[in-house]
Amino acid sequence: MGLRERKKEKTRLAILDAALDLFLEQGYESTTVEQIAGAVEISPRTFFRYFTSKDHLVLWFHEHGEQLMVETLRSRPQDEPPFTALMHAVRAVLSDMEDSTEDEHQRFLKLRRILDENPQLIGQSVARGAGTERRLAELVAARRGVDVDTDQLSHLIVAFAMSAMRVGFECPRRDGSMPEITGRMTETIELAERSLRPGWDL
Amino acid sequence: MGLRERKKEKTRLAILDAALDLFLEQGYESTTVEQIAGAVEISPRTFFRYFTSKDHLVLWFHEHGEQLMVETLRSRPQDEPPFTALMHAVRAVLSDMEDSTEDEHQRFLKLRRILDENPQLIGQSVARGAGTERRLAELVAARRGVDVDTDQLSHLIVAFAMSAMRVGFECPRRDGSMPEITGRMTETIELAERSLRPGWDL
DNA sequence: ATGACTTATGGCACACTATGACAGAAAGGT
DNA sequence: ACCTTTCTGTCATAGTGTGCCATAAGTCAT
Repeated sequence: MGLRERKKEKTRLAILDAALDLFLEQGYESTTVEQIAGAVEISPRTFFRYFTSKDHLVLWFHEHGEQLMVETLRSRPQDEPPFTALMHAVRAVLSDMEDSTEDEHQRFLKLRRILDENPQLIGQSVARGAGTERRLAELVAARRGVDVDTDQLSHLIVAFAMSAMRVGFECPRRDGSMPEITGRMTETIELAERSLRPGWDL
Repeated sequence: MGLRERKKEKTRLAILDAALDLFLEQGYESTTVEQIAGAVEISPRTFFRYFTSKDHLVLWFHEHGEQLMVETLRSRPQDEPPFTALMHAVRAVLSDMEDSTEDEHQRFLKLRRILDENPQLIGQSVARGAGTERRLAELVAARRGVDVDTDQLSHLIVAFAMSAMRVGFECPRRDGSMPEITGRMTETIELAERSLRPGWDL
């Protein structure tokens, strides 16, 4: 990796960390892009070259997770029931979180506190992820051999899976360390699986 | 109702209709508040007194529906299982739609086409409705006699119910008349009810 | 009707997010 | 050193959204 790319990544993380801290200090809404840019000594214009919007700062995580879910779903055996496959995809996101560095964990914990204080941001992630959900529904419909445009169950399967993931993510109990949180998210996933009638997603 | 209030309601609907038509003609993003205000001959400043934001134009419907859900959930017998009560609340929203005027139906159909072309707006409604979902979760937790801050199932029940409603709302098959659509939404609700294990929400 | 009171409106200034265009700085390869 | 590619800052601009104040319109007395 060249100096250029290393510097870029460093700047990206500097922006992210400065922003997360400012959001925690003075709130998401009352923090301006100008302040964030000032804190890392770049111009506001440059900020928008690293993050397409202010939202993007807190949504990069969901974006990454959703992408990972699509990839995992694609790689699961085609004869696996769709909801089961989706739950594996959710678990893949969890594993990815557990395997990341300590710095990433800290960012994640900060992020959770910010999302906790700004619930509308969680919805924003749904807004951003509309395309991803559509793609997941297409993959599920393909597995079930139905047309994604007319089959409601395919959409419902994806919607339930994403609900489980979101509830797990918000998971009550805002404080706590990383293993506590992932453990709790696993519980939520299992709870969702237990709640559904066996074979409902065939 | 005085002249003042009647005039206000008339202006409100004029703005709404002009906006929906402009959105359909030239897209949501490329329509500006200035254009909408111009079409109904009011100042942009006045527009923001009728609708708090541009989003609000397409989200007023969800807002109304969610408020109705909260009210309905409150009025259902306390010993009814929470998910059943929530499904009654969803049906209440459907009935409310069916009972509204022909003009309202037309607005709803236009709105659906706009949301269909701008999926991110559906997510926006989730963002806006974050507070409502929280309130619903509190009501469900109260029914179940648990603490909303620590009980995951209460959140999952609400999330599943809202998922069912959203899937029904987007319901594949974008064309179609009002009774076709509400019929299809009813199907979705029943599908969701069948998918869950009896007694899962106790 | 006239006047007093309340509320709606328009115009103005302003803050913030976001994007396009262009020039100059930094990094890479030769 | 040279040239190319990429990144950065500055400037200009569009669009959303809000506070403030003067004015216009609706409301309600007498």
